[in-house]
Amino acid sequence: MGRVRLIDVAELAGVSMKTVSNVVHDYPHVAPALRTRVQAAIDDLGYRPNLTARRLATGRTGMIALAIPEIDHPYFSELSRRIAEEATRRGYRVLIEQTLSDTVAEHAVLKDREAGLVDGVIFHPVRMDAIELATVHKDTPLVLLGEAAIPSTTDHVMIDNVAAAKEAAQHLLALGRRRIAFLGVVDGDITVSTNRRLVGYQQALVEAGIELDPDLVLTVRDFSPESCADATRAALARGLRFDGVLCRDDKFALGALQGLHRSGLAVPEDVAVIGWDDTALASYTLPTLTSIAPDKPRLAKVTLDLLEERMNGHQGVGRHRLVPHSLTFRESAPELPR
Amino acid sequence: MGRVRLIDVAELAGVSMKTVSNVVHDYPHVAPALRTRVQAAIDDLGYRPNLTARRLATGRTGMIALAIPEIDHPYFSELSRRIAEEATRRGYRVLIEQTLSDTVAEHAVLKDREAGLVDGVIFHPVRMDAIELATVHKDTPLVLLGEAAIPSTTDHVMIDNVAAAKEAAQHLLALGRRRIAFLGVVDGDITVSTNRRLVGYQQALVEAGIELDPDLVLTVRDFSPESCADATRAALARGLRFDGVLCRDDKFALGALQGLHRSGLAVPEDVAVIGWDDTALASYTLPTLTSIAPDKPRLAKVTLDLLEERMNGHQGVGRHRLVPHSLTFRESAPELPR
DNA sequence: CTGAAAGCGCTAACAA
DNA sequence: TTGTTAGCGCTTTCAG
Repeated sequence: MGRVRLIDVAELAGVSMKTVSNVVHDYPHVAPALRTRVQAAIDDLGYRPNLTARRLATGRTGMIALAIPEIDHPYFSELSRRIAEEATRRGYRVLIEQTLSDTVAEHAVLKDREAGLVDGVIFHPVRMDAIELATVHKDTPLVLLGEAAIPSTTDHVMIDNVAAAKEAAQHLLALGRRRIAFLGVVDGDITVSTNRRLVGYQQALVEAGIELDPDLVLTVRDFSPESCADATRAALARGLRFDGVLCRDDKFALGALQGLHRSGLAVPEDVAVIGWDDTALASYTLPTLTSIAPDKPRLAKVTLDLLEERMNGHQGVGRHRLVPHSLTFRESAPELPR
Repeated sequence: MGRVRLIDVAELAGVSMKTVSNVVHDYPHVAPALRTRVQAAIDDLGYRPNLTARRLATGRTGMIALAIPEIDHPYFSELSRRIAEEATRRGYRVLIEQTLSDTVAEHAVLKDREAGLVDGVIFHPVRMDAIELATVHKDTPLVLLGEAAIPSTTDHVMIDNVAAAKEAAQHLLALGRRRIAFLGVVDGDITVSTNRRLVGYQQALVEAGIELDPDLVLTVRDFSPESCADATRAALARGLRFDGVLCRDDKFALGALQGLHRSGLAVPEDVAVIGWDDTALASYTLPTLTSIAPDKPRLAKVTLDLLEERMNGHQGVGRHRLVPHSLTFRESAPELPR
């Protein structure tokens, strides 16, 4: 424990606590002589201010909580990094909270866990919906991420999933593909995100005058690449044919690549593949993966902007921000020649 | 802000603060009548204890800091998850700190950043060495991870890198490979970890009576898979031949897989590949990747054990723990038939 | 420009 | 079993 306190420094330097505090905070109007004397005492004793005490006194903690489903999901770990960097830049520290998509854990995030611990919360819900979120009494500034819940009372940031999915599907169409699959819907657990993406996918097909084939929407056991590989092979094995796949995210796309390869199909020659999130994974694969790229730095910036305004007292209804996205072209669904 | 305080509840319920505190903490000896009355007041006012104040009073923060090079590196994000889970189980919350392998940031971790903020620190250094670490005055319990620095004064947890590298190389030998490369040494930036792994690799070869060929230790530009792919292709292009590669970590191995594939070589037929860290990446690749697997859950457990003992007042010299590792067999270097 | 003292909200020793 | 009260270490008016 930092045994040495402000008052110890004050006594050694023969000044009051206030003066020491002034020196610690680089308050300009301190007599140079005093300043050096105090500084010497500080160094001498190895004094470091107790942050907890400072917090109690100021009411500010300088920390924000980031609650995400999984720390080690590539998208969330990359997003966390961006948010942590942006927060650091603004003088905040980030407390990362893992909900594991658990309903209880998600409620806990908004309940007493953070009281007086952080100045604000960034929360990417999976289970809680808008209604639940709206009814929780929240006394800490909050910004929501993702598509799961968009209560009108709360600030919220996301990308336009419908538009992004549509653009991706249109790119596959532009590559001349006509039988385009969607991978996938997790059995018995369709999330809002998946749903939005599916809508965009269907819009693109319909607008292109292609009849929807429900069989082309593949179902998978769970969120693992393995189950996506299995689903892909099984679909192929039962005679389903397609020449393009839009995947729910990059992990699903990796599964698709594995499944296609093991079924003897070539990517992108036989089947073009598009992933989602543009995580580092996309450059690690063979072939490399074309992927929908949310603008993560911008996402981090906009989120922190909103949160900081709230922390500075901004009141009013929830604000809703759409962050840009793009398509990062790689080998699995190359850019059109132009 | 949680405007309502303990004393507000006490007044409303017509009891003392102590009684309210007892109820909040589920202290058993409280008259049932009082308990319900107090609980009603708590619910009524929506009281939530201010954690910062509690901390100041108790001197315990219930938080530990985890300082790692990069949040979004697969190994560290997986390790973070394990540590966060283990910590949660023990009633701690984890503050994740990203150093980006920066010397200044690493020093900051041990300096004033954490004072009075966390009860303990878990730190995976990259730049700081044992000498530097030993000279920093640390007044917060600390456990070190990794191979970079092993000061005798501080608790420390790692796996036996030399032994692990040796076993991996021996597996390649058992597969009948004789020209085994090591990928790779980052140009101008050899880390201690890389060094230990290289030693183990060499020991295995020497013990097998194979002459060391310095050319087989490949140099790469940086830590990216891309540069590893390039290095692999370049080596092959200049006529270097090998039938096995031991990689510094899984990301390097992905680069090797890419480079080999693009050079027209088959894995594992032409070249067997082994990665390191056994991250999720290893099951995502084509072929899937055999990888050295540190026992991450155990690593988390042992680390928290040591840290908790320190936080509970354990004094004494640094303790040094070796955590088990194994080889997870996948396609890139299959298990021996038996 | 510097000092004195009143909190910040909660805990825990000590009383009752 | 419940109440009183003195801190925890720092910040911050308000005087001087």
